[in-house]
Amino acid sequence: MILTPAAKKFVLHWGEMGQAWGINRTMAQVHALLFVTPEALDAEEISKSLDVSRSNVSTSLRELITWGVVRRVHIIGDRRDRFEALKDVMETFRVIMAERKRREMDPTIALLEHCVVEAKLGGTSEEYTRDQLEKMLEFVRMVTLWYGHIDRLSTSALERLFRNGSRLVKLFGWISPGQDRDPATPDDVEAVESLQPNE
Amino acid sequence: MILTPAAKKFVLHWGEMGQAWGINRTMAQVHALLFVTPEALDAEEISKSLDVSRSNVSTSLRELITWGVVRRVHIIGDRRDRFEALKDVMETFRVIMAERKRREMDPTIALLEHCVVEAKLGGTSEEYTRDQLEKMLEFVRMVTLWYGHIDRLSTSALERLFRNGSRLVKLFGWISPGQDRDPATPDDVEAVESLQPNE
DNA sequence: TTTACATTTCAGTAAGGACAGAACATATCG
DNA sequence: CGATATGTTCTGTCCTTACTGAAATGTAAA
Repeated sequence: MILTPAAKKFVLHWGEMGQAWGINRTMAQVHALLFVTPEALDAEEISKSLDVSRSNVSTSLRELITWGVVRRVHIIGDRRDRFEALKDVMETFRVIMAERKRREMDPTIALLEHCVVEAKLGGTSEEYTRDQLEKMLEFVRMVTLWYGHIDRLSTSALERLFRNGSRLVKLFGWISPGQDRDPATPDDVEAVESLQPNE
Repeated sequence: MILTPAAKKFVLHWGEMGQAWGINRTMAQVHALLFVTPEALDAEEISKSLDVSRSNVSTSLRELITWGVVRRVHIIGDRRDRFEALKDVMETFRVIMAERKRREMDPTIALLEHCVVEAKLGGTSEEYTRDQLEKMLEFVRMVTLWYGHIDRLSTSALERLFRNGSRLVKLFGWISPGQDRDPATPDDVEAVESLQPNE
């Protein structure tokens, strides 16, 4: 079980990336390894490939399975558990988004709601703070709501959305709401009609 | 300089959130504090409020300024530097996105390009790995390109985009490209015409 | 220029998290 | 029932990073 140079570089980089996003390095490396490997690997192989302890691999795998980006697979006639990553990038992305929403956005909304209520008790002295907290709350709610809609889209629909950034600009990019430009000019309709898979 | 309970809770939570996103706790706390405080604060006040050392505050402020979410302000007749955060949430969000793109997406694209080239040298044995890396690269490129478009939008336009998630579903949510549903049915046009600030 | 105040940098320390190895648990087969 | 293989959990250690306090640097008034 020796990694090719390309795989090795990717695994290392993914580990760094993980850290920048608050994810344990080994965990990110295990994920990267499984992502680029055609067959499901057992813990021993992962341990050897990344040169980390079995226990560390075990913990990382548990976490990755909890996140939903890795799953356990069994091969008949082999007692060992094997593991494989979600192989579809967009799907992986979605799963991670869903999990982060659940873990971070939802509790943040709850906390902000609490803080806003509490800040109201303070009267005028806390007015500014309350306003800011309310704005933040509104923003997080807005993003969460948006996410809720986007999450309903199929992978292919999501891809269309991503590939049509320029159309989004046309659709939403008039200067000031209702003042500068009509939202439904022929241009916009054309933009919708010409939705294409490429930029 | 004593924090209200609401501000305190927010600051602490923001610190935790920061960690989950790979941001130093103190740094996130300083940002949270400045965000909910009406006036610009000097380093001493921040240090006292958060109960961390002056030097730690200094470092955190430097970082926050580098990120572009905090700026130095001067008050005539006072030698002390004071600091205030961007007060607009959406603007703050944009600045952070831009910085993360620069720091993480761009280098990731560069690395993936390199890896793909290298994996091609491996011939058929690395075929699968190369495919996966290519898919990942394509995804990151797609998101980056999309971001590039979205970033051109004004704050108000961005807000419209976020508040119209359901329209996006209508616009992009047909099942399979070109097969299941025409992209520009009357429904879609209506969806564009009725863009509204609220869900 | 000196003094007082502010800020930054730096070196050592402390805290937290990652990690290895051992112990434990479970399961399969002789 | 051992014996062997596999998987998990736990404990202590190590490493990284955050952090402090002190020293150095900078700056503005006296």
